[in-house]
Amino acid sequence: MLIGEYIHTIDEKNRVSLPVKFRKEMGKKIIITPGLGQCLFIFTTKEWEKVSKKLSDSESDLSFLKADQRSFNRYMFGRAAEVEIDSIGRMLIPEFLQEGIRLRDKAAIIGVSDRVEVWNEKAWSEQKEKVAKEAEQLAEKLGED
Amino acid sequence: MLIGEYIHTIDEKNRVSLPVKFRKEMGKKIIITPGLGQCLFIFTTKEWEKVSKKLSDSESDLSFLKADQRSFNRYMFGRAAEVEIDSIGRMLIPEFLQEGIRLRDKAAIIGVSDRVEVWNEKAWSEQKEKVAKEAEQLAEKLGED
DNA sequence: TATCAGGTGGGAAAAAGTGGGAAATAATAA
DNA sequence: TTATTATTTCCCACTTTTTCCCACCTGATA
Repeated sequence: MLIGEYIHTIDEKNRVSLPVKFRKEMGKKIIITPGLGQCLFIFTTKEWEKVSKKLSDSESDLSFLKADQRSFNRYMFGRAAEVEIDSIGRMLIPEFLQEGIRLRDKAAIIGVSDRVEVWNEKAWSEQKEKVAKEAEQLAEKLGED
Repeated sequence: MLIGEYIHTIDEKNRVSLPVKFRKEMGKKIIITPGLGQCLFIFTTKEWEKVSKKLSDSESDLSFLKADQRSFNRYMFGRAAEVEIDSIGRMLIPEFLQEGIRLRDKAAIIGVSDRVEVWNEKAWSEQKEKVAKEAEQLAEKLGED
């Protein structure tokens, strides 16, 4: 289970340490894709197989119009990158993925159950603030069961 | 059954003693999450499994496609931490969890049946006062009948 | 007063994260 | 094709943070 928040540096060579707590579960090879919201998604190769299968399966109902689905898939697949974790636990984030989320200097690396998200540090703290209130209401709902 | 209130120090290394009375029931590994209200929740790994299952059950196959779900999962998982109790019964509270409840110096550690809560000492005493007044009014109301 | 249990503080060792040089590979120009 | 330059990869070393362990303090108890 991937949980928690870590702030790490992204260096001049586009490298970022994957938090130690995530390394075992993520393995040596990961898939980085543009995320939804101002972030990147990181999947294990296994998770990615599941996700990509679902996305490309035109039978599955993703409540998309066909055209939308196509362009969405283009977006996800076209910009997905397979990345090796180096010998001391860093991943290399392609520049074309950094641009989209204005990644530089400090990255927030978030465990979200079965995927990891990468945020621009500032964007992440704003996201948290924004969501805090409504999340609390949602959580209360969950607690009611 | 977890009951009682303890005031403990949070030291420079972000450590807080888990009251002896709670240790057996909580075990060696715990999950800390933001709570409802100005506090943190501490779950046993077992309790957390239940909670997280609930979350990821509602998480249908491609949950990340839905904005609400995304935000909520981010909030719950991203701000949770798995923590080991050290050899003399202390837990380490990540700074990103302290910030949210302005934890520093003194923490109130409260047993609440099947979970433990951590409060900023001051916030806790205010909370108590508030509840006490409400209880008084409630009692009065009850007496009126 | 001696003893014990629970809680607190801090030094030293280990681990995690960061930066950068050198080798290997790829790209470009002659 | 070869020489030169740029880019990427690999590895080493430094710094900071975390973890582990020991010692001390305080209050309760016999």
